Amino acid sequence: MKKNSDVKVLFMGTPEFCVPILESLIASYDVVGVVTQPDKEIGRHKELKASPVKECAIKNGILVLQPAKIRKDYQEVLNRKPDIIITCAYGQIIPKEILDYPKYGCINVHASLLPKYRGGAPMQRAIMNGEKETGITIMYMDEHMDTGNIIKMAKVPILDSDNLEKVHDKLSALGEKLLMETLPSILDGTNDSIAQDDSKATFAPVISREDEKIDFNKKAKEIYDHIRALSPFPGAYATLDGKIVKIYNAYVKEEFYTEKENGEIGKIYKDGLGVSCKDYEIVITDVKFEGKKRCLMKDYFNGNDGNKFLGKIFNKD
RNA sequence: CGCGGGAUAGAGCAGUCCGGUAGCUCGUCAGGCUCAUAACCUGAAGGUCAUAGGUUCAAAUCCUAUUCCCGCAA
Repeated sequence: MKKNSDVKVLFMGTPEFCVPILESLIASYDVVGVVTQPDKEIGRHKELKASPVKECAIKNGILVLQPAKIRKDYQEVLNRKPDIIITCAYGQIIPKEILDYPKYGCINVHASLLPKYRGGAPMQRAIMNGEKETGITIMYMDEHMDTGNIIKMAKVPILDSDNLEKVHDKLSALGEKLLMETLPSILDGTNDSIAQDDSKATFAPVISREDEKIDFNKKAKEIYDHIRALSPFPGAYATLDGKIVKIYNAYVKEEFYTEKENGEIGKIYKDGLGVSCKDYEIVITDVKFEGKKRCLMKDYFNGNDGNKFLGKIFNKD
């Protein structure tokens, strides 16, 4: 692709998801700055951790801005004199002062088929709800969250076997591709954009700690969707004997035990723990016990007696 | 120095309290049985017991320090 160094692009984003976009922008345009969330204290020792986008920008020698509140600290962004601003999973609402500045506007790459799943966790919420497809929306930004006019959309299927990681990788690649294909038409003004139908809007709030907990009173398929929507990060969890067990994979088995309580481990399979829920049984196959590494139940049974789990009940303490 | 758990063969674990030949289950490889197999039988390979010191005739095990991993909290 030809380098279009006449166009000054400013990029705003934070997680791994949008790094491919930044890399492609750097390859084809004049990226005059990158805005990302401030370094966060993360992990056990409260070490400052830079966002993936920041690391990518530094590697490419691009100026990085990390305002704590861009609503107030927007002047530096304007000082870069961008012709267009591209955002993707940045994590803060962009103030009007910035939105009005670039002559080609502010473009957002969002990981859902808008107006569905507006908000911070569109991929997770889509999988969690058992959606069969999702996609990428390229849109103009306005002052509200994910409400601006739509420029372009592309769909991808969500397979029954997909987890968050798979969907994330698909959409990350698709977002990069779709943006790079669409950007020329945005710059020369040959694209159309259409308003969203707000009556069809749904919301995808960020995942809270409580959202990560598994409710065994739900149907097996719902629990399966919940587990894969959070796998491998942050991981759905349940408690057993007062300790946290993270669950990364499972499958539905169409067995029904009337005498079992919801959440009770009623059967030990070769590859997992059979747990009763509202309708069928869900077999948990891939876990991480507190203090241990993630491992398949199949492997866990090599060194531990699976029968010790029989009759135990999840979330009972 | 926020709190707690952990590190032993490719994987999952036992052995550590009470120091004395490195074990189990699975996987891998070779052979056998079988119409056949993810089943069964026989055999083999595979370990500086996280790292560095210390105590001891002798350390996976006891003492000290360090590194890395995991859960919580932020």
